[in-house]
Amino acid sequence: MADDQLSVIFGALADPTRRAILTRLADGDATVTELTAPFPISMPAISRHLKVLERAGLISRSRSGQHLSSTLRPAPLQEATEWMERYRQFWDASFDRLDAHLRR
Amino acid sequence: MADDQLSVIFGALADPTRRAILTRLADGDATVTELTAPFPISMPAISRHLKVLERAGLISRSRSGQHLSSTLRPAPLQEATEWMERYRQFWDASFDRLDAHLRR
DNA sequence: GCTATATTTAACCTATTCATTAATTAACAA
DNA sequence: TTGTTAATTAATGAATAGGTTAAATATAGC
Repeated sequence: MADDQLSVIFGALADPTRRAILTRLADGDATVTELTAPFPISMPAISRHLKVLERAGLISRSRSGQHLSSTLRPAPLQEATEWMERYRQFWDASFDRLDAHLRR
Repeated sequence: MADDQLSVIFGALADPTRRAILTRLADGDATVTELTAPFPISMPAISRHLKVLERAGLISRSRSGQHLSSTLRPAPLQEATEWMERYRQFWDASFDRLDAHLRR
């Protein structure tokens, strides 16, 4: 994957396990152990997913004692949405027709 | 990459060349040759990128004579945006504080 | 049919992704 | 210090991504 910010964000979102982790974190912070529990994959695998999410800026992490807690940081989602919003004008079919008309 | 719809869409968007292709297509349909021109990569490489975008439903293609034209199909962007919108409530810091308060 | 243009497919290469298990580090508690 | 729990890092492996060049296919025009 390319290493520009948008590519890193979209790349992080391109995995269903990582999206599920974000969904879980929307409900509140969680430790690595807690995040591993719902999935049929190992803790090291989750640990790597968390690192990908952290690199994308989608989570932050803080240690308290033995526990390493992850917190949702949704700002990059806004950035990604803003990129896509540029195409919102095309979402509406009637706009498409108007646009086609204007091009003529 | 996983093969569920959202993963395919986000995966398609995770490459800067593919995003640039979409941006170009927002300006109007284009052939493979036209889409290849701006990039320092080969036509077969672009052809593969187009296939990825097509699989994600982000473009459709139609042949007219020798030319194979690509058309922007932004509906999947809407789907992707809708997934992210669920987190919009967290985008606003003041909401975050309210939310934190409510959790107490 | 021949030739030129447009595009895809084949064959290949390298790097990255996503998983595993085993070993290591960190923090706590007795 | 010993043992337990939490998490990461190391080593490994299979599959996928993204690029290349060369060959094949499709359409158009003569």
